This record gives sequence, structure tokens and C-alpha cells, in this order.
Amino acid sequence: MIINILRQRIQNYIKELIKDEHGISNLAVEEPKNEEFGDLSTNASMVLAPVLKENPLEIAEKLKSELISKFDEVEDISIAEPGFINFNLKDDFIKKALQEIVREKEKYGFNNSGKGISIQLEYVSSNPTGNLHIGHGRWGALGDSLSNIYKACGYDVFREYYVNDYGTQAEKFSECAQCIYLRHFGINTPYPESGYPEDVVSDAVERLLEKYNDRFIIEKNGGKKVDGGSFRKEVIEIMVSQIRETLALMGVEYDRWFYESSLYENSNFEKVIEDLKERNLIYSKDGALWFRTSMFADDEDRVVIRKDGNPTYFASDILYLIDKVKRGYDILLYILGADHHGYVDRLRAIGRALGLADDKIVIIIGQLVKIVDRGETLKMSRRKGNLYNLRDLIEEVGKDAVRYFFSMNSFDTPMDFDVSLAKQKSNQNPVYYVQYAHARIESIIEKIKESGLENRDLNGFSVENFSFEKIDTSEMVFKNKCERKLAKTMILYPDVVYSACRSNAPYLVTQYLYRLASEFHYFYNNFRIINDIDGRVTIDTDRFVLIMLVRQVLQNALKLLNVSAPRKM
RNA sequence: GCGCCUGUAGCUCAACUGGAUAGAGCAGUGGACUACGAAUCCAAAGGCUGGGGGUUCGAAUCCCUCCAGGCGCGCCA
Repeated sequence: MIINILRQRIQNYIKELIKDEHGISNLAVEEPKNEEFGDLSTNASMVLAPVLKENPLEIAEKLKSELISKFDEVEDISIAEPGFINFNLKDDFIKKALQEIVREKEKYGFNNSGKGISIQLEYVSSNPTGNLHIGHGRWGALGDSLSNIYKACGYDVFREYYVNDYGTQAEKFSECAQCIYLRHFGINTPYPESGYPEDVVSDAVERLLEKYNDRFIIEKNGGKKVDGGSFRKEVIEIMVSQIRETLALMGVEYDRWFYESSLYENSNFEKVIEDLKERNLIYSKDGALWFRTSMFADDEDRVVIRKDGNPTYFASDILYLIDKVKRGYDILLYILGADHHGYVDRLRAIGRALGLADDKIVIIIGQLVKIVDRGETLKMSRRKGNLYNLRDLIEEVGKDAVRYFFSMNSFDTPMDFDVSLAKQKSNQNPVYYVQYAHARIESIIEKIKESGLENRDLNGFSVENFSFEKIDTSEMVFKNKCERKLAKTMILYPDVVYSACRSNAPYLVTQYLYRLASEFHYFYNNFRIINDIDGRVTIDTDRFVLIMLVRQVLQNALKLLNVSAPRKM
């Protein structure tokens, strides 16, 4: 992590200089906007200026001599108005850093900044009373990629889906399903008012019939009825499995599907309530039990147990959080859609009431996906068979395009998703641009195999067993700016993974992929790896090594996003 | 009404959290296949960062105020 290390070392130097153990908070080491300024740049002298009360340019001069003597990876340093310190890296340093790719292979880019820390991520958690729509795809992609990124940073990662199979909504869904179920046996009962859309429900009932036929029919007083309890459980399970299948289609899988109902089956709900009462966190009013959320974060108190004696959804939240805490995770990460942002304060309030530090709970509020069709905004609803069903989308454009697309933007950005565009012109998706870069490299390898050059020593690469263990990158020669640039981009990859993790931003990986692919395509168009002059085939081994490294980095980054790296397309 | 979020090229989005001349892709324009895949590359064009005010060496970014849009404000889940 070259950037991170340099930043740390400059920070250490500054700490001594200003005799403050905290150093400077907004110190940045970054690539300059204009590459003519150099490989990297720091704003150190400008952030120091107000502290030291000196002219930034003078501070820069002092820092310059200090840096040049202390950092042997730095080739030269220049100072620019109003006080930027720009520097270039030594070629030898870059080459040495490339060797890390050879050494680490599929683990290149990993770090252990999260070693010994466990994190639980909860995402999607859509109610099992309908199918997933395209918007849910965003949370699936985000959650899964984030999980991969946290793992790459050494965290212990646990992925969880919370199934709301308890309470009135699940009950209502079951009632609708029962009605349709009975129709199959010639019994007509009125469909519940403002019930769920019939097509979604009958879909589930179809599958239920396939699996269980008339198992839930019971005779009672000479008439036929449905055994409500077990029916509800099974019909919800059908919905859950549909959701599970859809998510699996886009490569999103969980360590655990946590059922809300289990909170009431297994845990001692009453004892929890007693405990909270004793701690004066719960009180009675108007025949209901209230939680003092307003004491912590929320703007008003919330009902835990209704007048009718039934727990609210909020009661489940409390039990669920207690359960999570008991399981011992260091960090609990929630991904919620912006339509749930009202939920944040409540969640925080529970956390505080339980005595959790605020930074233990990380809540990501993702902006919603707006579905557009030929410029017209579509209303989100849960009807099936229409354009915005997630499963249809995956089946139509493929897992890779969907995953890549949903990984392109920060979760802060409200996205416009044009369905017809995504479906008919799938070639526009930049995922093909990145994958094409990989396929081109594979194609070169294939070519070399065919040319019968296996036995030649390609600077340590063995075509035969497809490995590059013996490659020594320090012997490489950069013949042009383009090759050096490619190499430099590759050594920045570990920093990308690190910051993607720190700011919960898989899109940084996506942006990086695009950049690396773009630099590769340019290189490919301008320089040759295989030369065929009058039937005599020769291979530029330096360039060959370089693209082998590009191939590895592309694979690693794509894997974080769970997008495939194809050999042919 | 109150609260959260958003407004950047014709369209979809960046800008490393206050830094240098605001950058990419798509669409449109002009060019590059007789050697590794043209799903590629190159070039030009496109902007009062919604409007106005403020803070400082420096603002798309922070503060105030309008304007426009999205979402949330149940003893539903």
C-alpha cells in the first residue's frame, strides 16, 4: 500500500515537527489531477501552514529536502503553487513492488487492516411477501461486494438476511394464499380486501401445490378448511426460496437466513421485557408498552407491545439486536434503502440503550434506484411479470452485467436505471470493456501456446503449467511511458482495496478496473507482444510479463465484485 | 408542516471528503484493421457545478437563503 505507507511516514514526520501526537487530520497523499505533475502529490505544506503560521511554499522547501533524504523510493521532488509537493517514484521501486503480484497472486491487494475484527453485514432483507425488484439488486450487489472487500482486508465476515416471517404482513400474505389455494379444490372464499397482488400469490401457491398438493386441507364440521399455522410457514418458505434463488443468480449468498419468528420461539421475550422494565427503559401508557427511545436518539418513544398484547416490529428489532450482540460481532453493518432512513434513529436508540458504542453499529443508507423506461419513470410496486423484476433482469442481461452495473456508483447516488436500455443494448455496459481486456490477454497466451514456443524461457513464465512463479520483475525494462504507467497503476491496487473498505465503496474497485482496462487497451493498440516477421515469431518478454501481471490484477479486482473474468467472449 | 437525501456536459455518473486547468462513459462529429480479437484505439466538440449571498490562501464540496425533485414521518412490517 504505497500511498498509505507514504502518508503514514509523512504524518510521523509532521507529528515530530509540530510536537503533536495526533498530527494533521486532513493530510493527503494522492495522485495529482494532471499526471505531468508527477506520480504522487501531497498537500502537507498547505495543511501545515495554518499550524506553523508560515508560508506554505517555505514549508514545502523544508519538507522537500527532508523527504528526498528519507524516502529512497522517491526519484525527484518538485514544488508547485500554492504549495503542493509533487514527486516521482523510482522505476526500480515500481519494479520491486510488481514482484508482490508474482508473490501474492490471487491474494495480491489483500491486507490485514481488519485482522481480528469480526463484522456482520445484513442486507436486502426484503419481506417474503413479494418478489425482489430491480432496486433490491443494488443492495445485494453492494452487500456482497462489501463482504468480499472486508474479507480481503482481513476481517471475519458474516453475511445475514433477516426474514420478516412474523406478524401481520406475513399473516395477511398467508390469508391471500389460502384463498387461492382453496380455489384449486373448488372452494371459493372472498379474496382479502387490499390483499397482495393475486399473480404473485398464485405463483407461490402453484409451487406449494407442486410440493405438497392437498396436505394442508383439513376436514372440519363436514367442510374443508386450511390448516393455517403450518400453511403459513410453508408458503412463506416458498417465497423465501424464490428470493434465495434470485439472489444466488447474481452470486449473492448468505451465511445465515435469520427468521424473525425464531426470536419468539427461542428467546425469552418476556424476560427481556422484564429486564428493560427494571432498567426503566420501558413503561406503560394507554394500555401499551413503550420504549424510551427519545432518551437516546429518536424523536419520540416507540411502542413495543400493542394494546392487543402483540409485539410490534420494533420489538423484533430489539430482540434481534440483542441476539446479534450476544453472538459477539465487533461491528454490525446494516445496508438500508433510503425509504428506511426513518429507521436509523430507532436502531441507534436500541444500540445505546443496550450500552453499545456508536461506532459498533454502521448504517449505510443507500439511495434508491429509480426505474425509468424510455424516459418515463415507473412506479415501484410488487407486481410480477413486469419489467422491473430482478430475476427477469438477471436472466436477460446476465449476472456479470448486473453486478457490474450496480457496482458503478457510490451508494449515496440516486441511480436512474433505464430498463429498456439495459436490456436491449447490453453491449453498452462497461463490464464488457473490462472483460474484453482480460479476454485479449488470454488470447495472447493461447497464441503463444499455439506457436510452439512452450519450451522457451519467457522470463520465468511457464506456458506449460500456466504459472509465473519464477518471474523476476526487477529485471524488467520499461521501453516507453505507457508500460511504466501500466506498472504504476498496478502497484496502486492495494490502496484501492484499502480505501474501498474504509469508505464502504466497492465502486472504487469498479473505477479502478475501468482505468486498468483502459490503460491496457491503449497499450495493446500501440505496442506488440508477439512479433511475426516473415514467419519468424518472437516474443517481447518484458511486455509479456507485464500483461501477465495485468491479468492477475484484473482477475483479483473482478473477483471482489463477483464478476467473471472470461477467457473468450 | 417537520426530518433525511439529491441537483455537475444532451443522457448516466466521477471529482480521493476543502486543493492545481471540474473528469469519464454513452449519444453525436471526424479518423485508424494486409501481424497479438475493431466488444478496441485516436482526435475535436460539449460546463455560470439549480439561483443568490457568506466563510478563506482556495468552494462543486462547508454555512445561510430561495428554487426543483426523491424519500420518510402507524399500537403496519
